[in-house]
Amino acid sequence: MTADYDFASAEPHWQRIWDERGCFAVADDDPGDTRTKYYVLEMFPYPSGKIHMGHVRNYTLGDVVARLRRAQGHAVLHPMGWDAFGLPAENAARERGVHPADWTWGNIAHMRAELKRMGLSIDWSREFATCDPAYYGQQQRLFLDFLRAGFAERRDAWVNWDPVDGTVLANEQVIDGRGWRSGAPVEKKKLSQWFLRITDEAPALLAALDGLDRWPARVRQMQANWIGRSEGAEIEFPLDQPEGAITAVEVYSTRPDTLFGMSFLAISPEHPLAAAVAARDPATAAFIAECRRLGTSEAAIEAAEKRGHDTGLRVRHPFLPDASFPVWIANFVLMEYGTGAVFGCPAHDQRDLDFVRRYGLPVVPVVLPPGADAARFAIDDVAYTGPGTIFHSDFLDGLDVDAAKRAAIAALEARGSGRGVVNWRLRDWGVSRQRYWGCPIPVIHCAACGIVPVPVAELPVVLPHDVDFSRPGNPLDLHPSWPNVACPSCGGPARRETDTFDTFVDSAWYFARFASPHAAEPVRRAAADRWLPVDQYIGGIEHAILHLLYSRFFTRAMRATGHVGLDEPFAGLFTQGMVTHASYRAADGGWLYPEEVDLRADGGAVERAGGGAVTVGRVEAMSKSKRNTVDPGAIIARYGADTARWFILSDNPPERDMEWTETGVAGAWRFVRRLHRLVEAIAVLPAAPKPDRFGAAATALRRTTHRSIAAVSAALDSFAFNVAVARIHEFASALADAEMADAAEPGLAWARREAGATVALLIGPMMPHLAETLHAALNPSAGTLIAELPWPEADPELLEQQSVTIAVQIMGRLRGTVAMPPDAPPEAVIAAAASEDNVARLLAGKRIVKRIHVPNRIVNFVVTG
RNA sequence: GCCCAGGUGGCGGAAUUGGUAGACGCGCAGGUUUCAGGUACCUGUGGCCGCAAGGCUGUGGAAGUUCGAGUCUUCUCCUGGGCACCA
Repeated sequence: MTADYDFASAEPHWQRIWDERGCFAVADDDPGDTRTKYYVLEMFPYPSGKIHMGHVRNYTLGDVVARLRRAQGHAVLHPMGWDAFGLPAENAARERGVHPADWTWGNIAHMRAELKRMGLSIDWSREFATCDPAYYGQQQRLFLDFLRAGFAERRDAWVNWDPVDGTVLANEQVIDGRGWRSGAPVEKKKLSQWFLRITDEAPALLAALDGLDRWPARVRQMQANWIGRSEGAEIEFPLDQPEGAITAVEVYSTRPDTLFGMSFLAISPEHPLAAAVAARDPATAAFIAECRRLGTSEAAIEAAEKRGHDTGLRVRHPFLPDASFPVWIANFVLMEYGTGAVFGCPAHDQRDLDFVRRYGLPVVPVVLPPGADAARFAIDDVAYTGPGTIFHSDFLDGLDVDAAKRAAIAALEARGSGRGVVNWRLRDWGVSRQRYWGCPIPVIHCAACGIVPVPVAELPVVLPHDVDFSRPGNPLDLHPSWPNVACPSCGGPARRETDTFDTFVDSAWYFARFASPHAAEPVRRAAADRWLPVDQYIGGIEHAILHLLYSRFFTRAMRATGHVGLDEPFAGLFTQGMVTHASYRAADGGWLYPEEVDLRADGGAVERAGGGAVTVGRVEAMSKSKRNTVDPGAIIARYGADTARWFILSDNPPERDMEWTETGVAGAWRFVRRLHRLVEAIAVLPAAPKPDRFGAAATALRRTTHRSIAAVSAALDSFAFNVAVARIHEFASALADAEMADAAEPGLAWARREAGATVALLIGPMMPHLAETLHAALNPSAGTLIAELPWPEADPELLEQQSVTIAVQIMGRLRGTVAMPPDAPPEAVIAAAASEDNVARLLAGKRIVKRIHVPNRIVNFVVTG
């Protein structure tokens, strides 16, 4: 009888050994290392205070990949760092009087210790935090390069202003008209801001998605939708009477084929023409004010409500010299998209139709659906947007929709009143934030010289430590001395930029910094060339658009400025599911933590303290507000890191949401002990040279061993970690069977030692500590580590089957099975199948019209009568 | 509204990509061990009929292709996610 596996002493022991031996360290650039590189990266954490189960899942998945690739002979880069700037640190400062830096560094220290207890194969010598001047100073340098190369610019722009956080938000950070973090309705404000010109890269970013064949299709789809390419025409509509300096309205349309169906022109309330009319017309001004008051969020709620205001202006039609159309201001026209103006063709656009039904404007159908009667076709309440033949449209008559688009664009271009254009939904990336805890934007504003970049020699621009959070607003702006500097250009008094970068800038290049984390430049080129791209990136689907798109853009800008030599940062992407848990409510409606609840066998639950009634709620993503969280630290203390890792991997496929259950972890812990006991029993067997002869049980075990190698390798290679776990369970059952077999059988002891050594190697990526413990037990004096041993190879001879089970069907229904040698001649297989007892009984009196034989799989008799 | 995923036992999920559906785990039932057990081990476990042999049925639903469909085709229902006055 052996003692239970003592993970509490084994896990720290192996972690120390790995650390002492430097098992996971790699060089930035070592020409002597001829191994193929493999860069595994999990999205780095925000140091919020404690790690949560989502982190545990993320880093477990990455560690399996890293350890597997290392064993398979790759030089593996597997780093860790901290996405350490951000608003929660400032909130902590305002709410609790802790300095953001102290709060952040304290959290990092705590979370680093927690992560280390997981036994991850990380090269900790590469660790950095984005709030360290050593990192953000290099980011400032990158920005100056981008500025020089034209990737960054400052301009006035309508911005999304979050009134609660008191800062600007990128379009990507506005969700349903509300700030992504505060949830407050976003306001429109015009401010001078720094922008990164991501729209210049829109065509390249879209085109390159096709090459990302190791990305999930849906992430590529989401990015493509976000970039939002559309083809159409820009059309100029001259005003009948000029409005001040404005003589025409420019419109973007994807449907120039429907120009003859126009009944009005609509402009956005923010359009310059609207402002010009409002300057002289109070009714127009009132309508614009009302639109602004309703704001984005109200507009979202009342999405169906189309409102308009007739300006009294009229425009001329490019193809109808005698006709003119009214110009309306309409609340559904967005200034941000296209030109901020549309021509309304109500017959073939639902919004336009809703609008004219409200305001009584005409509806002229110009696309005739296939098979419809031109004399009787009419539009009712539903616009027709499908294919068809153009009619009522002069020179476009008879063309189909696509041909008419081309013809209309050609005619517009010929007349000089329009042209074909490609439009993008993607906006430039506003990166200015009115915050303290972020990377200072390294420029200086000089009254005489304008915007002056901080000289590289003066970088980093370091955040001042002595800031005052007692007043609202940006503490940098309020700082008594920090903003005041001499202009680097003229030496006169000047003022620092007090905005800091959006934290998405910090995470848009950190993967490149990991290649040479201590370099005196942003990225050392040789190191970047050695390690980039990231071969396998792993993280949550919530970053499918923002972070991944920004990183792709940054990589292109870094290439253009000579920092890296590639376009795409992430060759492979894996998006993991969330960790969920049932939620519990006490009788008074308050949420309860899982450890406050006792589950009963009938599925009900009671409060552990007092036995009060508990309602078991939905299984949903772990969140503090629902209290359905499980603390990884407590789980690791109770069961060990390997058990937690094993459960996370075994429950379900990693891309899906997994449910954390107490019974599941307990089951994983049971298996850990079972495997430990099985291998301990093997470790006491005498070691002996490989025998010449193996008995039946020994041979069966050896076949299982080598089949397990093949099956587990295939499963791990394809991210089917739950299947790998299942195969190891089967392997363990075979180990238990061998324990019961006749010990005197030739070769059994050797086969069992082989099996034990193999199982230790196979669990290595998933349960690294247990693997080392088993390996050490089997090889007490070897001094080798699983972490340094190569991945096992399956012996092809032992993978060959001596016998295959052939399913026998009659009319496609299973009626029996027969065992045959592999690749037996078809006639022999069919004869054996036909004489199987049950099959023979059912075939009696029937005429066989066809015999189907699929080698090593199936025989099917097609019969009549 | 548009675009993605996904519907398989009581539960999580397997299924060599058209060839024995339900691997493996959880749960449950029966048993063995134990002073005891939130222990360990063994056996069983899709549903219906049957003592059994075996039969029928079964992968959200309907139709189709095929000797054979969880897998392919068409339609349809449901669930989850993303986007959305995008002209």
